[in-house]
This record gives sequence, structure tokens and C-alpha cells, in this order.
Amino acid sequence: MPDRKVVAKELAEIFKIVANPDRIRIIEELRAGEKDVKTLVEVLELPGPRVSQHLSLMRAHRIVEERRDGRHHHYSLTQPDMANWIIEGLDFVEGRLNGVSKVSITKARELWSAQKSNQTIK
Amino acid sequence: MPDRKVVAKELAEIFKIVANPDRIRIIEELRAGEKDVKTLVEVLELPGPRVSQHLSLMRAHRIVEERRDGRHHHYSLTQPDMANWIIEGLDFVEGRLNGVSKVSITKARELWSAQKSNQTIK
DNA sequence: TTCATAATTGCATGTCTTTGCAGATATGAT
DNA sequence: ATCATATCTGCAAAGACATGCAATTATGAA
Repeated sequence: MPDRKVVAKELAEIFKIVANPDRIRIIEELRAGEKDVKTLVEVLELPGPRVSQHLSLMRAHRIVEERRDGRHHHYSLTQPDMANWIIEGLDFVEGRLNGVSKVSITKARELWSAQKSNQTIK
Repeated sequence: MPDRKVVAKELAEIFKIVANPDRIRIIEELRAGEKDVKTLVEVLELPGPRVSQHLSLMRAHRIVEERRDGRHHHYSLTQPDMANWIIEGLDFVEGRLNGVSKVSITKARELWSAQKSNQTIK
């Protein structure tokens, strides 16, 4: 199979994994550092099993990694820059909108950009 | 609905649209400038209706735009930087792989980065 | 051991997405 | 008008995803 075809397929897979609102929120939540499942469940207000499923999928694709401490499972981003890359995608969201929800975007960009990762700064 | 939730949803939609090998190849093909459907079909070796469907979806989401010239429909990226953003995602593909397909990635990165857009350079 | 908490797994269900193929439109050439 | 080319639309089948809920495992505390 030609290189570009292979690579397009791999890229599509990454995009597919990120292409979910819950998972995006989880990734942005982990931007500030590792968190355990219960914390994620509370902060994001999502059902436990759902968060667990998402984490399991992302773990399988090495997007997050797990550190166990007693009965707490702490998750963190294996590639913290991914959180920034996702935020960059906001540029293209703005292009699609008819101006209305732009306020939300500006706010969210600030909120997410504010909490800088303690792992990524170089 | 809280801002971050709304934005995560919008972001997820963009990711969903890009999350397809054909569409990624189309976007990277359009990086060098506008092309008509037939050209895309030939270069990418995909069935015509399929390319048409992908273009129609991306048009609906304002990712590409159409310019008609007789019976030829020329498509181009509304936001050419998107092609670069997608390529950046390769960083996270590499993180997932066990070294094998890395050759393909390096090659593809070169191939795609080589053909610079005549619209994006600032 | 027994109980409570943290997290995961399994499964059924409903909903999108992808894909192929046939048929329909539109345009330009003869 | 007729034909060939370029492109699009519609539809059905297959496959992939998301979601809720019940059941299960693992750990620490009483």
C-alpha cells in the first residue's frame, strides 16, 4: 500500500478517537496533570462507566496512560501536546459558524488555555 | 449549556469530518490548490460517487468550496491552514506506533509537506 | 469476614457512517 | 436532437459507535 494511503489511514484513526465530545473534555481536563477516574466523573458530570469506557479506548491507543495507587486509577496524557493541538482545531470551528456561538468559543479557549499543563512547558 | 461543553461538541464535529482516510487525502490533495472532481478521482484512485459524497459533506461544513466552470466543478480549501493542522497530527500517530510503519510516516510527511500551498504562505 | 467505594466489563439497543451501485442532471460537442 | 463526459443524488446493506444499565472485580476499612 502506498505511503500516503497508509498514513491517511493512521491519521484518520487518531482523528476518530478524538472525535467525541466526552473524550475531548477528558483530554482537556488531563491537560493540567493526572487525575483519577472519580475526579473526572465528578468534574465532567458524566456516568462512571462511560468515562471508564472512554479511558479504556484511549489507553488502548496510547493516548492516555494509567498509574494505579490502591483503588484509585490515575490517568494522564502520554503526549500532553495533544491537548494544545486539539485547541488549535478551534480555528476551523470558528470558520464554520455564523457568528452566534463564537462567544462560547472565545470563553472556552481562554478557560482551557488558562490552565497550562505542568508537563508541557518547554 | 456550559461553554466548554458546547465547544467540545463543536470540536468533535470538526474531528469527525476529518476522521476519514479518503477525506484526509482529498484535503491534502487540495493543499496545493483547487482541483476538479475528475482529477481527484484519478489521482486518488477512488470511485467517482464516493469522492462526490465526501466533497458534498465537506462543502456542507464549509471545509471546501466549489467554483463551477462549465461542467467542471473545482474544489478548494476554505481554510488552507487546515491541511497543515492535519499534518501536525502525525506527531501523535508516531507516538502510537511500535516503530514499524514509521518509515511510511516520514515519507508521507515529506511528500505532503513538499507540495506547499500557494495560498497559505505568509 | 463483611461492607463501602473505585473502577471495569458485558450486553442490548438505537443511531450514524460508509460503501456500492443504479439512475438522474447538467454541460458542451457533433 | 443526440451523445459523451462530468458530477451528483438516492437507496439499501453492512459496519462502526454511543449509551445505559446491570453485574463484576479490586481494594481498603471496620
